[in-house]
Amino acid sequence: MTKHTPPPASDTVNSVTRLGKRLNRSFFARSVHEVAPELIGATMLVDGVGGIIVEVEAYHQSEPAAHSYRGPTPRTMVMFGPPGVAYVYRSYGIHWCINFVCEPEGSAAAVLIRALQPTHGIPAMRRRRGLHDERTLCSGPGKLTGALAITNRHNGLALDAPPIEIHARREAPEIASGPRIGITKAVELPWRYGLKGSRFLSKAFPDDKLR
DNA sequence: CTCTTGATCTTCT
DNA sequence: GAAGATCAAGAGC
Repeated sequence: MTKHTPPPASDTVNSVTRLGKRLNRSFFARSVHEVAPELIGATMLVDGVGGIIVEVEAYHQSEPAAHSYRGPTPRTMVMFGPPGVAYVYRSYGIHWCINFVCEPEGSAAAVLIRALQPTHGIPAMRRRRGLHDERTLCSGPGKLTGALAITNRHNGLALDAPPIEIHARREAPEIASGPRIGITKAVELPWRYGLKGSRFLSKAFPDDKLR
């Protein structure tokens, strides 16, 4: 009965199998500006497949880059409900993107998950995405939903119940921040956060010399 | 390496 | 009709 499953190969983090405690709804029922940077280093799994969150962006109802800015629509409805659920939307008619809904009900805000460092179920992710090196498997909001098979059927699902698991980080990492990517409104707000020096980002941070 | 373009769904003007 | 919280492939340097 002593069946040993070897830990998954990981190149920079060597204790990826030791996850922190599950994050529950109360974690998300706070300001997006607190939650977003705290998600860096957390592990996100869908049906056991996923990795370490290395890049996120905060969006809030009060600023025009947010989908919730103009009030509820069929698409953005879940952001106007209770926190701790997924908001999944179709991007450019092609991709899906996933957000974590935050703040007490009544304030529509969410954190866009932009990149993961793959740790769990890497073969499944490669299969879903075609042949890709580990570095680019989840290095963008539309890429990681492909790798984790996230679609609109995950819209509104609780983040603390199957098939989704979010595990807290065990130590606070160094965080980089800067302007959000791919938007044309409220470009001055530095609400993008990332794991400093990570090779798995969608794009390097301005002041973070990589390589 | 950078730049351009096609793919094509939802919302807004 | 146009724009958009994107990506991959191809051209050019």
